[in-house]
Amino acid sequence: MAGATPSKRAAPDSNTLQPAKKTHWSQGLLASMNDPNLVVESDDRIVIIKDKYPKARYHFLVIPKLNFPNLKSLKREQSELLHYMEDQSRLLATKYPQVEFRYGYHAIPSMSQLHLHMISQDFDSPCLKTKRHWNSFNTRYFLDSADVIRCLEERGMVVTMTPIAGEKLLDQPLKCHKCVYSPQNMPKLKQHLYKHINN
DNA sequence: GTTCTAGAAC
DNA sequence: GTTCTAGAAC
Repeated sequence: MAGATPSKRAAPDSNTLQPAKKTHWSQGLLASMNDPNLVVESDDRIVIIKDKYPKARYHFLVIPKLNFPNLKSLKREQSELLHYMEDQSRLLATKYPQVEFRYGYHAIPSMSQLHLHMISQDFDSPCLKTKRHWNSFNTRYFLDSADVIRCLEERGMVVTMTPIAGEKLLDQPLKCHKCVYSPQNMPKLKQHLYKHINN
């Protein structure tokens, strides 16, 4: 057959560029780590970024450059890294001398990549909307950095909780982190929180 | 993790 | 009738 060459076979249309493969939302921190609009500090070991949806006036994430998916992937040898992450976030906090921060990890994080939350205790933010948001920072679901490090050093691994136990904490009734007030819903809590803020 | 929105709660 | 929460998202 004249002209019938094997190479003539159904080539993909080279004018139709395939859209870049979508990454799952849970991998979003990988993109954020390289977003100049979010990165506030960076060295050879860690990146500190602004949380894309801050749940308080100041809300940063400290992420190691080496890939650790979560707390479970840590061994005793990583305790030094966790110390470093907390130290660097406390150093950043000195830029905000009037601001109270907490430093810690979500027990069952939604996003991959180990990340330390550094969050101001005003919880004044339009992105703070749901009971889950609140409880993730204001129940035992929020693991203080110091406790995580201690566990890693003493037991050689970070012991958190089961997903079921985590869900139970996130579903707890709302309770103010500064007083006994237990609001009926999120709008009432957000209104109440202003009483504890000294501008 | 967020967005969207149905229907529960008020 | 409006406010608010909670579950689906191919």
